[in-house]
Amino acid sequence: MTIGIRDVARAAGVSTATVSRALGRGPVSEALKRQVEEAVRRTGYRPNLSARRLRSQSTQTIGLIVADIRNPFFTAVSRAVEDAAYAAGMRLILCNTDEDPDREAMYLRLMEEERVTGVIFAPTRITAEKLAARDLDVPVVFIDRTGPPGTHDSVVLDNAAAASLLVDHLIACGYRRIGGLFGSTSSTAQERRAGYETAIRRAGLVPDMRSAPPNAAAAELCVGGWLSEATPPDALVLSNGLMLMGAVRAARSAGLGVPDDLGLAGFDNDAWTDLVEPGLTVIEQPVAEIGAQAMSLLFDRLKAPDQPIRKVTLSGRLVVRGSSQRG
Amino acid sequence: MTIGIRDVARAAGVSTATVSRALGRGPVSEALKRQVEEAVRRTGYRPNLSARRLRSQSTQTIGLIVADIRNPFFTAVSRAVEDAAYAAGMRLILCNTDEDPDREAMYLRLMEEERVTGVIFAPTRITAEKLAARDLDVPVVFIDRTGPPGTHDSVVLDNAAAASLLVDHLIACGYRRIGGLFGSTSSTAQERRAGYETAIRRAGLVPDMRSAPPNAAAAELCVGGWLSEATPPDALVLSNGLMLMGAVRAARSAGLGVPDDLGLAGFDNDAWTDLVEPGLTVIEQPVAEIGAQAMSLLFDRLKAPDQPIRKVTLSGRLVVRGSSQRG
DNA sequence: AGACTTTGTGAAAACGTTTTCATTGCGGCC
DNA sequence: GGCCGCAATGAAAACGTTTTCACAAAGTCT
Repeated sequence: MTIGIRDVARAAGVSTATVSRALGRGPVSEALKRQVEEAVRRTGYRPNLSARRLRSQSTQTIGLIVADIRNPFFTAVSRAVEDAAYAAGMRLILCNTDEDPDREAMYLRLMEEERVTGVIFAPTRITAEKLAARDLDVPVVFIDRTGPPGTHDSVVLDNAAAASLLVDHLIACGYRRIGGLFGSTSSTAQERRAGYETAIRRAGLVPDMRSAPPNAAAAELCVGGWLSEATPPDALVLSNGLMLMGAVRAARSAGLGVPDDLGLAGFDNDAWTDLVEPGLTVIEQPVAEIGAQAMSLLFDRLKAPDQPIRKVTLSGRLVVRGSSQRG
Repeated sequence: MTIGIRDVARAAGVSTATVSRALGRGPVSEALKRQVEEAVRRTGYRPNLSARRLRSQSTQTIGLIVADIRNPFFTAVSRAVEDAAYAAGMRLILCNTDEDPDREAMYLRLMEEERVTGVIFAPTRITAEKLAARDLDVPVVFIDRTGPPGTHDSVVLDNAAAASLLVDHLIACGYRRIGGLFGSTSSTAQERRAGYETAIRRAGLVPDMRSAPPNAAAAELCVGGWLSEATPPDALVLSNGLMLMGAVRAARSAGLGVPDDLGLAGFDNDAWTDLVEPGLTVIEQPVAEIGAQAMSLLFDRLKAPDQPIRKVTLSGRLVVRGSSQRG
């Protein structure tokens, strides 16, 4: 038998309405407020959030749906979002889709059923497009990825520019047969691929692009095969930190020396990338800023639902390390 | 104006009771069940989870409170717990305390207010002891860490044995001045320290133990100072994967070669540990098993609340790599 | 001084479900 | 044929809050 607000009211000698007002905001005299607080302490009362949310029609909760919780990029962004959420007095529900459209659909439905105030979401291409057609009854901000232009607020990296930066850098370092391996599930991977391609063509080189699921195992497999072909690349650009790890593994297995036999560069300045020998040249993403901006976009959208769609683009920073510095 | 169960009922020409029964379990004729499902589809009805939970007094939700979401050990365990939860038709709330007792208290209160079915929790020592005295009105299973014996179900590694294993290994490899750096916040770190100490003394060596917050930055700082003292250790045991990373950084900064100038060994077979040169000797934890066992303990506790307290101890596996193999 | 606003409070309605309770129809059993 | 039990259904109560509404007391303005 759990204790409810009526028990507190009885203990304090007031009505339930007064208790509710004393705990939330509402006009209550100082004296009664103290009585109520004392009664809460004595009874060990814990408000029932389900009841509160039902009656107030406000959940004070936002959903964060990320594509891969094992990817340090997403955990870093999550922490930033969490901080911003709690600073605003909101709860956070964190969900992990593993890049699986079915799980995405499931979690989106869950968000609707939870009646969350808003959702921050890193969708696969498939789901981003689906959402462009029929949209949810909850505001959604895309993060790290976008859908068709003008359908959802979003905060993303300038992926094409960043990828071009990497390619230009590799070219400047003397590499010529530069391959690119990109994730198969996200708009972001596509943009990075596009940036790669324009930079390669601009230099008069020939692009060599492949796709794989954006995780270490798949990337390792793909790169392993690639490197054993007749005319293997002399450098590779990888679409994210996990794939970069896979590529390092594949190069080791193949007995290729980095950077001399194979140059490497990629995305995400993960903690391990400067510990391997040689250090990895990467694009560092402003993860904290991404999370904070996403929350900010979401709040603005809640305040002004009919405001035009906004897209915030942040720039990556090139961190040059040994993996691209051919002796 | 959101659509509720009464709209569905009207659309299907039945009562709300029948809709509820058709959606959940309850005796409903096949014909009506189909009518209801059709009406749900037409109206785009989404049940309101707050209302459902309030009325049914059952949240079908478990809380998972981890100490550091950036620690790959915890993300791996989280995934295992998540899988088990969803297999059992339960929702998961994931919280991150950053080893901060205040945040632990806040999240525990939240769990009570959410009326979660159960909690899986990696507590700091402080909170574990506090919980031993006054316990919550929700079943709690400790994970990775324990409190005073007999107060909570728990699933942990055999930390003392694992730490001894590491020390014995380092001794066998010829190291003699073996230091140990352990986390300052958890029972697990204490147990590892104890295992370290007994193994060191058993070998007739002198223990040299220190503590630091269990993260990479703190460990790097501590080890950095340590290595620059008059008689530095010739090998180090680190209490978890993050601290191991800090130690690697410190060794590099100090210009010490691993394993010749400094042997290294630690806990957690994180993805990067075999990519650095030399590879790191570690204890691999059965992360998936830990998560699965925790859910299992929790379910058993829910079924039989008065059953005696259980503690499941799992063994780690020693993975020998170059960092402990002195030439 | 009277007419209004403001402030503090309690009773009761409301939030959207599930569950209880009563009712109906129906098949089987004596 | 009457009675019992069971299955399917609807009306209404219940879950634990917040919010509305009503009202009294106390200012505040003309």
